[in-house]
Amino acid sequence: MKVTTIRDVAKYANVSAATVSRVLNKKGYVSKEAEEAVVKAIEKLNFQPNAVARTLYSKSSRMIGLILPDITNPYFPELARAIEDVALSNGYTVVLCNTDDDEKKEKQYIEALKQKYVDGIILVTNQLDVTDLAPMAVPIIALDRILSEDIPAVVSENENGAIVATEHLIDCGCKFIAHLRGPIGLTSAEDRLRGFQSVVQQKGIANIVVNSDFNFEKSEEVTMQLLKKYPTIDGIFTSSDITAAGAMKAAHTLGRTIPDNLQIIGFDGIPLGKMLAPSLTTIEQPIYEMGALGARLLIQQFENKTLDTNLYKLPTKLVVRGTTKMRGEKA
Amino acid sequence: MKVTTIRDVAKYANVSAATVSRVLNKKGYVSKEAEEAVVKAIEKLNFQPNAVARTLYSKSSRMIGLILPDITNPYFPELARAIEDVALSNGYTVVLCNTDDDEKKEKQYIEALKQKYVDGIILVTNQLDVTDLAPMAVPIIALDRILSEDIPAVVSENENGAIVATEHLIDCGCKFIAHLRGPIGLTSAEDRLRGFQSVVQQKGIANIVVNSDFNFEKSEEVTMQLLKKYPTIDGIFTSSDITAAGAMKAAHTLGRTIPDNLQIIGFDGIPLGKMLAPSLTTIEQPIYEMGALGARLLIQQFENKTLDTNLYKLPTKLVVRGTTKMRGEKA
DNA sequence: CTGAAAGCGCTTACAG
DNA sequence: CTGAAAGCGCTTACAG
Repeated sequence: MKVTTIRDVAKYANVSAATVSRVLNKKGYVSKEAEEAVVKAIEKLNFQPNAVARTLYSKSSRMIGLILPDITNPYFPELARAIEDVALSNGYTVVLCNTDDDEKKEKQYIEALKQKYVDGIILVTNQLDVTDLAPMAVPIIALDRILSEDIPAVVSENENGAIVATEHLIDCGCKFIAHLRGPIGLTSAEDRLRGFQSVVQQKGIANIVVNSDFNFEKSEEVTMQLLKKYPTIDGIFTSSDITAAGAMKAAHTLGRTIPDNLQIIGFDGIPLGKMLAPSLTTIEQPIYEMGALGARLLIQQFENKTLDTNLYKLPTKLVVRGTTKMRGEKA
Repeated sequence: MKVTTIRDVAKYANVSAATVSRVLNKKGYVSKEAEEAVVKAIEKLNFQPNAVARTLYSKSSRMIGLILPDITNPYFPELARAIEDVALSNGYTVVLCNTDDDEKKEKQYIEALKQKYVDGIILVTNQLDVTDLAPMAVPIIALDRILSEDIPAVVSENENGAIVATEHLIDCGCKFIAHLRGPIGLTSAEDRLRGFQSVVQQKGIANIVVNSDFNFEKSEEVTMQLLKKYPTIDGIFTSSDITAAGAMKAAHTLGRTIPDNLQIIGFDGIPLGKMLAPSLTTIEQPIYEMGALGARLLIQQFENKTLDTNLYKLPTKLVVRGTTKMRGEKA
């Protein structure tokens, strides 16, 4: 289990460790001969520089911390994947941290990551006190949810997406629309609610708002109650695709046919939507792009490039599929 | 950005760095007075020991590498979550690595992880040459897919689960059963196929096997062809729940009602199954337990405990829901 | 019980 | 162009 070190290479190549280090980092002057000898020695001894030693000196671990509520929530895997792809192609590695939106876990992880000299953190949370982040010294990017004006954030056009969704239901003939809103206090959920309300109010459409917490079971139950109590509801805009799946399940149980008798539009654009029958009309967020952009912005900060702005709002897109009546750009 | 070090603490407490280190690690003798002084100093200076320096000396980073094909595949998030939970509660942190089953990426990651002194690796792959792993020095656990006899693996009872699935379809009255098999060469897919074949052959049931690669779109297409060509197929056993969703979609498009006209059973037990309408009858793997066990076994190896065996096979469970006709233990 | 010293494996001013 | 030295922040034999 003896690992070869830079000194072994130096000895083999008849130079000093400093010289080996210089060729390793392509930094500083090294003569052709020395370089060749070192390269040969590295190959011969199958030398791999020790990343930890480098980190100790450089204070950069080339690791990114990814802190999110729960990777099991189908919105996050794609985000994580995007981040990891960008990280990999830039020589970074990502540490996965699930918090269940528990502030204690969030803080614990941030401490642990700092101790490990992560170069930066990508954070999906809403309840973290910004004061804890300020003295962090390590760059942070907020994803999906805005934390504060000081922290760069990548989100999607939640309010506008909600407007488009609501107008789509109206265009499809809905007269009484329910909105299953997401968790209270979550900026993205609030924005979607605001978008919904602005349209129904402006157009004078009968409507009702209930909470479903982005949760399948809860959404199924809530929809059940809702449709029993207000049988004339003919359109539902849910704040997530998971929620939409719950609503569809309830409608199915109650024998309401979709989209003839009840139309539904979701929000997110996760793969689930395509797998439902009928497939789900939804407002698609550019999830992968959001993750990739977040990672790129973080890496830009490592390189001390200043960002253009602290708020990146990516456009959403209406994807019409089978749960609403109108034909759209996608099947 | 001046971080306080062990020497700052030592100076403040009027002791040596060695003494501080001893109280930090609760190791070696320290007088009551010294200990108190150090504890006070640590608090006062808000000292956090530098994990990287510790790692350099101890050669243990308290990190676990998790190498898997694609976190975007809904089977993996739950596995990853379980691993992270166990890691967290044992003071470990997990590095996420997506490989797309690309051998080059796998090797690249393994090298990178070694350089970072990860304590161990949890690996979901089938194509990796074991010879590359042998000289690793770091403990490995294979998950979901068996790699070799030398590497401890945690899998589920794939063959038995497939037997139960097939028998269930027969019990429900199916006379002509199709099996949408998973990728060729994947041990778990092969085992499921074997289980299917043993039952249909033994019971003399008409059957057909086609490949669907655990892929939704491919499954939908394949099922479409299949049902058109063999309209008398009345049962489908798919090798994954995603595949089942594809089959259901095709059936829906063709106007075949489930379960009256066509029965379907999946494999995996991912949350998707509950969201489909009708909800999917499936063979549930204990995904979370598999991940948790894998992580626990890995940590056991760090502590130099030898494992009881190199193959942990966890039981699967038939969960009867709405895509087959028989009433089961779950709704 | 405690401190000085050496070392984990690398990097980078500093002299030459 | 190159090497000796100091240092990144910790830990642990070794003396005392």
